[in-house]
This record gives sequence, structure tokens and C-alpha cells, in this order.
Amino acid sequence: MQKNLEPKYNYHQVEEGKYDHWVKQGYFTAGDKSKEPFTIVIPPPNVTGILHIGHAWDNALQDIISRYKKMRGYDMLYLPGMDHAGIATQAKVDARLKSEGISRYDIGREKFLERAWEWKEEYAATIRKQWAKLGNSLDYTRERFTMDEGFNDAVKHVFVSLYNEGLIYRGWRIINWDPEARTALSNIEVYHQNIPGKMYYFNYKVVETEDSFTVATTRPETMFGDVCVVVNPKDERFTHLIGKHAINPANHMPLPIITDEYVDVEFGTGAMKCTPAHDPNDYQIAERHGLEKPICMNPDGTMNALAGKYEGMDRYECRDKLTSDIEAEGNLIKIEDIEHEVAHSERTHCIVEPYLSEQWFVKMKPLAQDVLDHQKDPDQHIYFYPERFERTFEQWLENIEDWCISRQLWWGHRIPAWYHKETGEVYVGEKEPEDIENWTQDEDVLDTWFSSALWPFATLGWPEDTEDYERYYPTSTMVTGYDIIFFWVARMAFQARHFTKQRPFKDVLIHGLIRDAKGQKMSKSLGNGIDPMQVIEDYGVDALRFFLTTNSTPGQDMRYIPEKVEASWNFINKLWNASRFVLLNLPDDFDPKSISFEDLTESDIWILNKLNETIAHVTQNMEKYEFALVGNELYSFIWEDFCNWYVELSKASLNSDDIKLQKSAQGTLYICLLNILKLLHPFVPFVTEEIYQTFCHDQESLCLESWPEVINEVPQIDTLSMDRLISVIKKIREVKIVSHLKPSAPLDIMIKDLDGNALPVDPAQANMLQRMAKATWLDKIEGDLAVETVYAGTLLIPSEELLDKEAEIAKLKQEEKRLNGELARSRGILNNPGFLNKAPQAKIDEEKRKQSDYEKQLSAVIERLKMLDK
RNA sequence: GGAGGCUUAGCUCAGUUGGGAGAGCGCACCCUUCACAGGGGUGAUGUCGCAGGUUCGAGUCCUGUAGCCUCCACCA
Repeated sequence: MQKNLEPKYNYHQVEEGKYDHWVKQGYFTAGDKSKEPFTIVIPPPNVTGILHIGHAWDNALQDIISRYKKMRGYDMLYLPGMDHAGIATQAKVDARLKSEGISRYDIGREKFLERAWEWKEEYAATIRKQWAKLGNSLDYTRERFTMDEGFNDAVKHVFVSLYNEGLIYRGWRIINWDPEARTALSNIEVYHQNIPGKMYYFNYKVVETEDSFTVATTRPETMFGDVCVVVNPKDERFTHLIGKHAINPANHMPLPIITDEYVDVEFGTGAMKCTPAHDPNDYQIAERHGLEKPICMNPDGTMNALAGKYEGMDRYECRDKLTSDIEAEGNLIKIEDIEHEVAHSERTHCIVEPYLSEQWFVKMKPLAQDVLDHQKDPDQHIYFYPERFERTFEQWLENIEDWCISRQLWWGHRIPAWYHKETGEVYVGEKEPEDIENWTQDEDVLDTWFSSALWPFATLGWPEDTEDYERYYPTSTMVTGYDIIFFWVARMAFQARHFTKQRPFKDVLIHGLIRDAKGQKMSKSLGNGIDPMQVIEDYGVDALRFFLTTNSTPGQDMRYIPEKVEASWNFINKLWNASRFVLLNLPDDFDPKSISFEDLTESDIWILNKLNETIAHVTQNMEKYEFALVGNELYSFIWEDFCNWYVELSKASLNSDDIKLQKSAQGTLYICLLNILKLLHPFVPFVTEEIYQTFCHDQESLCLESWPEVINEVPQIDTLSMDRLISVIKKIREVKIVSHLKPSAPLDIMIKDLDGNALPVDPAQANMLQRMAKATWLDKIEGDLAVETVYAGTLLIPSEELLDKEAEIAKLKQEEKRLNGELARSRGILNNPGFLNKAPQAKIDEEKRKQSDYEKQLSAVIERLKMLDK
């Protein structure tokens, strides 16, 4: 059944058709009840567009864990799905409508939603294609969407329950208002950016006296919503004015002058204007003093009737006009250029307006506290990798404020609240009121993250008590970026805690952001984004996956560097060629069952021990999500130990006439390759499957193989003698270069230990020396091309005729210097009573051995130098 | 104003309980029958940001400090 691999690694050909086949065969479908479940839910991508390279990274990590766990014998569920992404998708659909010359208001809510669903279907199809390209081992029989029927029920259930428990309420609060999207935002949907601005100083005249004083503001347009002027009660500069009134320079209305501890005497002029409807601090002051909270702006950021002649003007236009009008009246004192932190909308990037409005909120303190309390329970603790993000997570929960969950959008879960048309009574329920004609439903929808927060359990059928929910929940590992710990991870944590009484996942593996080669964040405006589909086109998906998952440590950002993707490609190419070598050297009737561990050569045993070591280390690090370490170890085992050493060494056996030698090399090559394929499969599933299919295999697919375990039949050896051989070979190569000999020039050698005794070389070793270094072993030095090597040291002595004397002396001097340095260090330690008293005995012995080796090597070097001096 | 990360070879980064500084790429020189020239071989290159401390011993632990970066935070 055996066939050979194509001479060239062609990733297009290798990847072709495999994924569809895997899906069709049901390899990714969970449900084997005989096994223990392991669950990963995909962080649902937004249906706003296509996947970017950050998704490719995120998914590659999940897929590696999934494939690994499946091989480890788990009933693996990797659950796919997508997020409706309320505000983002609505903006995209709006833009599409705009390109057709219409607005959503022209077509109305129903029609708009139809268009949004069209959009969703279109992009969902694209995303599925991209998942396929990436090779994600997703169970499509369980795919979910945050607005599918079951999910809608879950959302309603959660909303109604929290409302009935008093954990959701509706009220007037200062919220972040996005005037462009015309919706409320939660605190974490805004970001603060330091931008240049101006501080305006205005003259306020006092009504009752001839006094006047200065008030500073950055937002003059809000002066139409001012209700008072506030000073600190302890501020003696203003004591005589307290209780009097000042004229608002904007509208000439008198404002009471009051006191409040909040005012900072040091800041500004010490006198602060108070706009309760447009500033959260001012709102607090107004609450304390029982003041009105007039709103002076419209939802679109224009001024309302309160602004008088400025009504209808944009907020910034009003700011300028008003300022010049005040200046004309002689009440502008100065304008200062300043830099300040201003809140911007994450979505539209416009400046967010603190705005008094009636919204729905989740009362967060008790929910957050519940999570924090359970972090103390090891069985309910959510473990972050790396651990430091636990602090980020917990500190955020400790300082949490109520969550504004209503959004003035159409695309999303409509709030299940109705208002009675006559009585104004509020009804909240999963089903609409029976006498629906008397009620009006709340126009708003819920924050997207309100539904995303239910993802790990609602996707499994909750609130129904389904079989999947019973079996696969709580989930095992969540993989996501540090940028959405607050948006998503924390919210899943408290919703899960509250509704399922469990943590939503045991582990959270955090990764960073992927940046461009210069370290800049990828963004549309910079045009420095990398399309993963293009990378796959250029290098193949396996190279992309290997690059993405082995080049960074957990939680750390990574740069996209094309040369590193190329390096990954080269590695895969190396694997391909090594596999070709193995296949070319296995006989047609090769039977893995005939492999015997009885007649292995020293080099066979050496590489199999290396393999065992690799299996053990890789498995340990896979469990710790240390994929970069795994990558490094596999890379050096495969390229260095297996390809550069063992494959070359094996040629001696393969080409010999001894059937036993041939067989043991063949068996060893087979075992190594099979295990290499298994170890690499989670990282590079396509190429490993292609190779696996090409030679004798037990399973119909590598996807069904089990993870390698340490092979106990391999004889344990001290690898010292192979290491000795390797160091001798390296030395011979070195002396040939120093002596300007061709690598292929034959050389006779004698090997001595440090005490000058000739070491025996067995026929196998002689064979290897012949093969790897074109050297033969001699009983004694004779002829022109003879060298002797001193093992365990680094000295290799070519005969005089061979060598470049100058170069040899220079090299020996350098060696002498190094050895003296090492000896000084070694003696220093061994003369230190502290070391002798406190260090472990093994360390002391090791150091003594080193010292004696150094001494022997040094005397050999010195002796050699003396000889050359003659 | 809080919190965290980074600083190791020319570049990008590893370095898992403290015990002789690593990889990839790049660089120099050599090598094309025998899996692979997108390959093989040999080699050069580091005051591990700086200063203290703990320790017999610190790239690794502690304290301080500089530079770069990120997150959180309501200062008019």
C-alpha cells in the first residue's frame, strides 16, 4: 500500500480537500460517551466582516489544544459560532444602505432587520470558509449564533430573572453617549485619548454686589445646562460670595453660588460651573443639593431649545460662536491651549458626550462579589495563563460600577420590557403581555456583550437542561486576547456564576495582540493589516499556524515577520524531505509489527532515547500551554538530532550488507517519523496527515491517532558514547577547515582519553566516522593525513604536515585562555567554604570533575604548544 | 493618579523550581552523485537596561532607578 511522496513539498496540493474530508468523516464531531469530555467554545467572531490575522492566531491556539486533547483520549468538543455584534454590524449595514442612497429611517425597523440578516448570512458563509482554510477542528453540528432562537430565549430568561431579582433596573443616569451612533455606551466601550483642547476662562459677574470672578471650562456649550457655581467651603477667596448669585455669561441667567467639598481649591480658578446633565461629577453635586438637571443637547450632538439662538447648531460650532459672543460682551478673559484626556467612542471614534438619559442597568456589585468569593475556592477558581491576568481580572471586578446595557439600536436582542400606554406601568417578561394592544415595547436592544456573556452555557442549550449542557459544561479552556478580559471574560464569569452556579471554564489562556513588523498595531487607517488568507496562499496554512503558535509566550504581543513564516515553511519542508528519505528506505513489505528492540545499534538507541525525552518534555509543556517551548524542542529534535545526525548515521546501516543493521535502522526511522508526525499534528495538521497517509498507518487518519507516550521498550543508555562520537566528528570537521582540507579528504585518526590512553573504536563507530567525517581509525599515527583526538576535551591534533601552524597556534592560545578562565572559576568555587558546606553534594562532585577535566585539557594544550614552538 | 509588561547576539525573540548565556534570520569561510542548495558543514558576535541587596552562587529572587509600551481612572 506504500507509495512515495512527491519530490517537492507543495502545500496547495497537500491542503487540497483534506478539511472537507475530515468534517465529512465526522472526526470533529463530539459525542464519544466512553471518553471524558473536554470543551472549548470558540470566541465567536463578529459577523461584521472577514477574519483577520488575530483570529487566525486565536483559533490556531484553540485548534492545537483541541487536536492535542483529542489525541490524549478526550471526547473533544470545539464549538463554533458567531456574534451578531450589534453596534458594529448595524454600522456596516448602515454604510451599505448609504451606498444605495438610503438610510435606515427610510426603510424602517423591520426592513432594516431583514437587510441585517442578509448581511449576517453573507459574512457567516465567508467566515466558515475561512475556518476551513485555517483547519479548525470545529464541530459544525453544534454551531450557534448569538441571535438564534435558543439564544434569544436564554437572553430573555437572564434579563427577566435579573430584573425580578432586582439586579436589573431602569433609571436616569449620566451615561456615555455616542452622538454619531446615537446610542448609549458602557464605560468600557469608550477609550480616553490625550488630545489638544482649550481651557476657556470667563468672567462671571455677581448679581448682589459689584464683584466678579473667573470660571474655567473646557466645554462652554454646556453652559446652557448650568444650574449653579460651586466653590469649596474652605476656600476663603469665595466666602463672601456664598449664597449670592452669578450671571451665566452664556444666557445671562443668575446662578446660585453654592459650596461643595468636591471642588479642588488648587485646580483652575477654584470656582466651578455645574452642569448636572452633562457631567457625572456635576450630577452628583446636583443630587446632593437637590438641583434641577436640565439637558441642553439633542441626541445627535446638536444644541436644543435651551441654547436659545444656538438651537440646532452642532456642539462644537456652538462652542466657537458662544465664545466669540461672550468675548464681544467683554467677558472672555483668556483661552489657554491644553492637553487633556477625552473620552472617545470605541466604535465611531467620535468624542463621547456625558449625557443624562434613561437607560437599563445591571447592578454589578453583588454579581462581581460572587465571582471574587469563588476565586478563593480551588474547585471554582478560574485559572489564567499567564497568572498575572488574574489580578487584572479581579481588580476590575473589585472596582466595578453598574453596567449600562441598553442600546438605541435596532440590530440586537430587543429588551423584553413593555410600558402600559395609559398607566405607564412597566412589564418585564419572557412573553409579551396578553393585552398587547395596550402596551408598547421598549425600543432599545441589549448591549452585544450581554448575550456574549452567556456564550459558554447558552451554546450548549441552557436554560434547557440538555444533554450537551450536562456533559460539556463547564467548559475546559477559554482562549482569548487580553483586550477583551473586561468586555467578555469577566462578564461570562459573573453570568455563569449567577445562573449556572459554576465557573464557565477552568482555564483561560491569554494571548496578546499581533502587530506589524515594526511593532505597530495593525489598523485599517495605517493599511498595515495582514490578511491570513493571503499568507496561506503564499506559504500554506501549516506554516502560518506554526509561526503563530511557536513565536511568543502566553500573554505577550507578537510581531508579524514574514521571514519567520518562511522559517516555518523551511521547517515543514525539512520534515517533508526527511519523510521522503524514510519512505524511500522502507521496503515495500515493511511491517511495523516486525520491529524489534533487541538488535538496535548504538545510534538507534541514541535517537530513540532522544525521542523519548522529546515526548516527555513536549507533553509536559503542552499541558502548560507553553507552545513556544514545544515548538523549539520539536524544531531542534527534528532538524538537529533526527535529520542532521540520525538520518546521516542511519545511512551506514541502510547501505550495509547486514540485514540486521538494515532492519534496525528501518524500524528506528519508522518509529521516529511516526512519533514526529503525531507530535507535530496539532500544529501542522495538513502536512502531517499527507505524510501519514503515504506510509503504513493504523488509523484511517492521523486525526484519530493517539498522542505518543514514552516508549518503554527502548533500552536506556548513557548517551555519552554517542555524544563522544559526535564531538569527535565535529572536531575532525573543524581540523579539516583549519588545515584547508576538503571535507571529503580522507583522514586517519587515533582517539585518546585525557590520560593519553588510546580509546578503542568499534566497527560501527568506525563506520560512522568514515561516513560523517571521512575519517578512519588507526592503531597508531602514520602517514601524512593522520590526526589524533583527545576525547572529553576539545583538543584535536593534526600531524604537522597538514596544518597551518599560525592558525593552529592562535587557536590553541585561545583555548588556553578559555581553559584558564574556566579553571579560575572552578577553583574559586571549590576553595569557597560556603560552597562546600552548603551546595548539594552532586553539584560539588560535578564541579570537581569539571576541574580535573579542565586541568587535563589545559596540560594537553600546553604540551601541544610546546611542540609547535620547536 | 493607580496597575501591568518589556529592556538578553546586528534584527525578532526563547531562557519552566537560582548552579557552566540560547534559537531563527542575518554575517564570514568551506561543500553540488547518494531526502532536501528554500540544503550541508565550520565559525564570529552578548558589561543579560542601570544601581544596590539576599545567597556559597543571580539573566533568574527582593528593593530602588532609567527608557519604551499597554491597561484602568469623573478632575472643571
